[in-house]
Amino acid sequence: MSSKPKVTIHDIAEKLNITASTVSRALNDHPRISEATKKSVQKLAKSLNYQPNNIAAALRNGKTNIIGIIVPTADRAFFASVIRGIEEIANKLNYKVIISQSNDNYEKEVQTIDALLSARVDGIIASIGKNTENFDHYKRMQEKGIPLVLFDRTTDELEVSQVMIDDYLGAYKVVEHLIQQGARRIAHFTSPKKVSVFKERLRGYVDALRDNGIPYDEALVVKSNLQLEDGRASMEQLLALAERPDAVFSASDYGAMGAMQVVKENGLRVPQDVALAGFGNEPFTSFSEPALTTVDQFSLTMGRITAELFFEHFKAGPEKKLVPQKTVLKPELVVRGSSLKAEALKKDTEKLS
Amino acid sequence: MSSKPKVTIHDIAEKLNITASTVSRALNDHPRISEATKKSVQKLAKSLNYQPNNIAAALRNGKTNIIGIIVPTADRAFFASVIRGIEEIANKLNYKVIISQSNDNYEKEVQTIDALLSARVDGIIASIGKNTENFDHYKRMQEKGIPLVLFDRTTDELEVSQVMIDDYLGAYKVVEHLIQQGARRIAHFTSPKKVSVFKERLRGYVDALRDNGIPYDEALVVKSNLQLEDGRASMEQLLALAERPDAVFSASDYGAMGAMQVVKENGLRVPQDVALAGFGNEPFTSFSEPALTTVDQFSLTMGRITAELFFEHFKAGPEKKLVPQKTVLKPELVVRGSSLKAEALKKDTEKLS
DNA sequence: ATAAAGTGCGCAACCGATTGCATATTTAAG
DNA sequence: CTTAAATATGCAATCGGTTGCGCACTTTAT
Repeated sequence: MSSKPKVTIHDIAEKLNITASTVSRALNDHPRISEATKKSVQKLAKSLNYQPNNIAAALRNGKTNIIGIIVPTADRAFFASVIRGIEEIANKLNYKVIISQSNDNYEKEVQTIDALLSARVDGIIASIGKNTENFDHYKRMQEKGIPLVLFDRTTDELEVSQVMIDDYLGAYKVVEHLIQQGARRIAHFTSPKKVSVFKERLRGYVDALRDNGIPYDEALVVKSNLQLEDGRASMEQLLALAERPDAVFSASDYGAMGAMQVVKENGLRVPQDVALAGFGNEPFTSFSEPALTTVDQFSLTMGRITAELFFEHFKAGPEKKLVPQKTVLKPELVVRGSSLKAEALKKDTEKLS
Repeated sequence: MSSKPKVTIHDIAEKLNITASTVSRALNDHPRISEATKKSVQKLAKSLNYQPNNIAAALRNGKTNIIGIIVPTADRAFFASVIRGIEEIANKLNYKVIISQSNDNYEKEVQTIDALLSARVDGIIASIGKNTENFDHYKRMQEKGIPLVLFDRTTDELEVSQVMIDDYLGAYKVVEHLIQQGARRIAHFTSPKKVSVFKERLRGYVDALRDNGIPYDEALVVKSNLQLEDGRASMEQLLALAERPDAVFSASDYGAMGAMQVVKENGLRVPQDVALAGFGNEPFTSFSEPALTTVDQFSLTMGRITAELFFEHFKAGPEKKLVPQKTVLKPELVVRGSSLKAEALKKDTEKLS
């Protein structure tokens, strides 16, 4: 019932007839404090239900043991999973994390950094918003000596360590796979934004076509926001072409799902008529019919690695300032029914005979 | 390059030949400070790139403007979405949120509360872990006067405000709907845990059957962890019965998806042979074939309401201590193909004729 | 013209833990 | 038995804002 007992080290000190300094040292296991004192302090602390005030310690030490995470949104499977990975590592090192969502809004991203800086976080791990093209707010915090590590949505305009997956390789593998499955007119859904991940996926698509002697057809590359509805619209656009594609590689799983709906609604078969592949390995991809071929980004691992990289820099201190380091994770092609054109066609033939 | 300029109000005061008190007041728009002084202070603050130190203010005020959120896991769609809702409201009121995951682990939940208390969060919003049956750690924080609000996974053992959805009603609606669709042997997947949400869903199932004159058959209630694999196993068990069910209501969407896979693998049709319904409206439920009928929990709304309730109590202060208040949200039945038995059967008949 | 009210700002304590330096008490060394 | 070294603890400043109280000066009312 009593609202606030608020036990401090001074209370403990008083009852034990010693000073707060001694209590502080006893609680921190300082070597110059006798075992007897330590024990009695710790015992009393427990019985008084003493709760250390990290705020006071933080003020004195200039260290809060909190790191800030900025993501476009925390409720997308990919980011949620990365956050989980970061939190796991941070917790092990006795750090807590503050999550902030930018909603892909530039102004909110700027405000968020300000808020985190005022909260005196020890560092920031961020994934840049889609609409961010000016990075001064990040530069400002770097000038203040706050460690920063970027993941997934990164930029080369900042001198900073980053963790990302090899989007180029992932895309290349997908397209190569589609070609092996017999696809020859392969469309691609991409984003108009200047986000590197999408540019890299597009590059992988283009190169895989070229390396396999398939001509690049601009009409087959459709730009959109890559959500479900966009995928539907893009697919409708493609089906209206004189020569419709026999496969689609969408830079997002959502886009691919939209395409799948439209393909089926038009009485076409996946993968026989149109093979499909997405990117991201969202949980729902394994539940569609057929299940969607996609690229796994190892989001949990990415979170862990990002956090480890962060703490590596962090411990090195702002002086020794490690050289920014770019970690590129290899993505994995997850082959499922939606792209297995060859096998599906073969099976169809067998059925007929 | 310079690591830490670290501008404080004292620096500003010095350059302006005034005191820190005045600077502080000027920055906080105190009425007793002249407009002229305010302007010059604000101007210099900006040009010096002054960053207020919330830690210092927090120490003095005993208020950090940070609230802690404890969830079993942040990477499940439901929780991620609730978090997003909470953060949205909190941000508007100039609060930040610290996220901690208990992983449904009792010890970690206890530690987490300790860590949040040491971080001096102004309050905690939590969803209790599956394995938590002792609530002393929550009681301890309540004794310290830290506001607490629970959502979804709640308990009546604590005198605390809570927000949840009407699981009973949701389940009742689902089962009623299945009956209307012609189902008569309706199975139910539930959890062996003593978590209220699952008990409530079971209760809704039982009552809906009773109210519609359908006998309750224990053999049709299968307990498991409700994940995809569990759903598969449970469905296999049901199909092995002499009299197999003609519908399944799973207390989780994952379980329902597993069931759908098994039903189809056995050459049976959804919903004609076995109608299916889940609970939660996970994103993937709209992508299966047929799409899964389920219950929407309005997770984003739940987050917002929980946060609003929290701040209501918070502002009332620890003295006036509002009466704990239980907010129950009405869930919504989301009817999709997997349960439309009547229509599917009718369509089949029409095709034959 | 003088008291009362209003305005603008400084002084100094405070929040709670940390830590360099000083002091007092033992213990070990010579 | 004296001195140096080790041990145990205290003192007081510090981190950076915040705020009650007080002082000086200006404006308004009587």
